[in-house]
Amino acid sequence: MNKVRTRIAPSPTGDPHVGTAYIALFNRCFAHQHGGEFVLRIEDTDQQRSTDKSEQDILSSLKWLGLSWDEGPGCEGDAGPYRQSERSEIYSNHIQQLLDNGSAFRCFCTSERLDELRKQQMQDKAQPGYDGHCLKLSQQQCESKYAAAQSHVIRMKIPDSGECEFTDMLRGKVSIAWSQVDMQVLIKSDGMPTYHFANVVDDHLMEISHVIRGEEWINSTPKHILLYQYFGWQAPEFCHMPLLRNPDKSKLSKRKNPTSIGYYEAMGYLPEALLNYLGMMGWTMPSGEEKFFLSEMEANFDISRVSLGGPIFDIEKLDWLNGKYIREELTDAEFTKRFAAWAFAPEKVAQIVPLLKQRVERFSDVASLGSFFIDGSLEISETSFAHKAIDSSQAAKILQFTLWKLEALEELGRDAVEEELQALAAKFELKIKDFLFPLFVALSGKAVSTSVIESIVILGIDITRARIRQAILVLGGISKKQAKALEKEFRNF
RNA sequence: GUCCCCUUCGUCUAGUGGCCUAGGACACCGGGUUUUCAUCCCGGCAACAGGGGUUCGAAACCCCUAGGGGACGCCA
Repeated sequence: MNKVRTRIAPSPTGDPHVGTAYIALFNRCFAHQHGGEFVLRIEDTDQQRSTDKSEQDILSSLKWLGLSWDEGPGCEGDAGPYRQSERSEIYSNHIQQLLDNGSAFRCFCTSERLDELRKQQMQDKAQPGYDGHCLKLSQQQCESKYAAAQSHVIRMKIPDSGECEFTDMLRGKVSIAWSQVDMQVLIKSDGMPTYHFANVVDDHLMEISHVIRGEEWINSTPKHILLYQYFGWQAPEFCHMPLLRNPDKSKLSKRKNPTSIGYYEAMGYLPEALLNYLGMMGWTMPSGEEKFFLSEMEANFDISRVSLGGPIFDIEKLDWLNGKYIREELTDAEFTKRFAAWAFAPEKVAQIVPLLKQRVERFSDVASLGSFFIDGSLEISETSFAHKAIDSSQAAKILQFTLWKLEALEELGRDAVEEELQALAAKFELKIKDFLFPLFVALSGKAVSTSVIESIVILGIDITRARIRQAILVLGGISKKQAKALEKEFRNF
């Protein structure tokens, strides 16, 4: 029996997501329970969206949670490099094999043609997918286009009949007809591999024995299995975990819930409590005990105890559990130390002090002026937003537009934030002073406070988002219909 | 629209054919402890989606229906 090796393969294209931590947790537990290894690989093949900052944030969030990896960036093993952008040569060698043995082909279709095709298929209520146009190209045609350096992708061939049957560790046999599977692009026109290709090649080369991933991958598993066959490799075991959900049961998303691990850190949750909470999403200790540490989960782990209904991420229960950890696990001395490290992190204090210093007359003024920097949620009501020039719906709109602008920013820098806010105020045809008013209330709970721009930067996007959301809710919320209209207006702003 | 997956209290779940008048936890409601509040303790509320089978026996196995979710990108 080969060694058990599992992996988590995050894509550094955004905030570190609790779903990533969730899947990482189960992979780590499974590997360690079997005396195996847990690998971390960065899937940064999307050159447009991948950023170094996101990668750093993801790595540090996983570390914060205690989800360290046995092999990966910063912990090199024999199977590196662990960043897909550094493995280009490997992919080009491997795609050549598929081209040579006829299981992949070059496709010169333009994206315009493909869009048109998809539109037509949708209209005909057919399964959308590539129609095999370039498969009909003669070898000569293909070569001349290639020689002319015409932009193209490489796709995999798919059997035209029958079905793919595979065994999921939790669900048993799953079968999907090949007619449902698209001729997946393997290499993009920029030369980078797609997820599907890089993932299979890397999992094989890194000797991953069990692929434990989210349920959203079930439908593409046939493509992956077929790729293993094309290469003549043995496929790993597959296990699809249920997806974490919003309270409305849709897939957990930041539009509806705080999903960033950074948010939970900024809100003062204990990493061990958050991790414990994730461990009880779809899983229970054989003993039924609800409070357990990572080491206990690993020692008692049994993948067959995973239940398949998608669990709703319920902050109330997390709050209870976190409180339990604080009460039962922290001595007064530890509490002091950890609270101080959280609230008075030197880099944070260094940013806050200059703002407070110029406004206080006594140290005793500091707490009331600066408390919003460490508060969780603020006590505000609709009357907090009463203003001579701005009514509730206008305030909600200002808040929503500001949030969208801030979210689009790659980095929340002081100057960038100021620029965005100034521009928005001008578009609203409001004096900056009036425009900023709802933001002051939403972020600090008061109409008068330290610079809102600096405050946004210090609070960070996660807390800023949560407060703006809460404020909009307090102001009566935005209905789905309104949101649609606002989004349209925002785009044309 | 097509395909795939899923379905036990409001929520997280236990349950692998008899131990189930379905257990625990969160939330909620009551009571006790506490100078208040919280903690803590005690109690209460509350679910097998529906319909057919299989079986001596079904929450568990099979089928159908319904509901929910996901996938259908040169994103992962």
